[in-house]
Amino acid sequence: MTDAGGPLDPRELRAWMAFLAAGHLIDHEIERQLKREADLSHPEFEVLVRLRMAEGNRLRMSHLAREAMVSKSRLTYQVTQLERAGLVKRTGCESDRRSVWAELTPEGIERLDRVRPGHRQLVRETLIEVLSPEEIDLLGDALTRVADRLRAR
Amino acid sequence: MTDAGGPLDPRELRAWMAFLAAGHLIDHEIERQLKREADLSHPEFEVLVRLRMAEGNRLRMSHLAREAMVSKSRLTYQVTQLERAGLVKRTGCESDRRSVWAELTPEGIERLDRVRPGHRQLVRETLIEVLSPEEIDLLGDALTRVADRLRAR
DNA sequence: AAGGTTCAGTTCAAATATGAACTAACTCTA
DNA sequence: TAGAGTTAGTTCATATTTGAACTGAACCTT
Repeated sequence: MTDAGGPLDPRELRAWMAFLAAGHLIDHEIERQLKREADLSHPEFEVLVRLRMAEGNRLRMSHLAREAMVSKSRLTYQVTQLERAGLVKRTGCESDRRSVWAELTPEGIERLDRVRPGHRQLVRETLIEVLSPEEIDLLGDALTRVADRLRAR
Repeated sequence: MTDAGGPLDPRELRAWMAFLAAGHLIDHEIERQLKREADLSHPEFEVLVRLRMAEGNRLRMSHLAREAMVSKSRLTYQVTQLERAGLVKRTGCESDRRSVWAELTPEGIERLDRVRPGHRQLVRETLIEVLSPEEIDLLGDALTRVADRLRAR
């Protein structure tokens, strides 16, 4: 049994540091690309993507917050900004009057579709093309497990 | 040749989404643990760790910023906060009077040593223990390559 | 149907982050 | 050694994030 609070062994440490570093660095590149090509922040982009994936290009705020992994108040802010920019609109929900739909506008769809090729290209360059197909599969398996565990906590 | 701006194939997408999600979720847990046990934010903790790894528990601001992957102005802010909390102190550098040393105080060392076991434990629980040793090695290799590429850009 | 609880979303003030502009110090070259 | 260019770090104004408190609506339970 390893010492639970003791140092990680070198290989564990290497994996952990690489995970942290790769996360920061990729995020930084993405932030730049989105800003440059569509004047969007990464969180804003995530919101648009989740909405695009949803039925009718809309989701309730609370669902959207879970999907995009942001806090309620942060989402309120983001959606307000996106609404101001004309990319999203809010609609009251008739069946549950506490809820609010956030829905992509046509301009929102257009903006997203415009920036996505560049985004995908960047994800390819920074992550996908640096890995072998086997590594991609294994990384997908491993990190899906990690994420699922955390969501179930 | 795959369409550079087209959708990722399902396995690539899975890897990418898992990478994003795992990053967010782990970061969130870490943020909570550090806050709870030592009243530190993750960026603050990173700063302390980098200093602890350095010769004499000190680094120049610009070096520290690179190590911790934060902007200059962000680091200025973080170090000011840490200084206010008595965990770090600034010292002018005689050999280059533009430079500033950020150095861990004894209390900084103490605070870091106090929170690190819990931090390591959390890294183990959320990442290490969820992976097989082979996965850890492969993840380390793969993401080190990813990070190195980005640093070399 | 009253009372208690939970849930969806917003608001507010305080903390933190961003990026451009700035100061001061170093380096190099002619 | 003057002047141009570079580097280290800070400052400032603005933008974003955080978390706790709040409002209103739905859901129990009796």
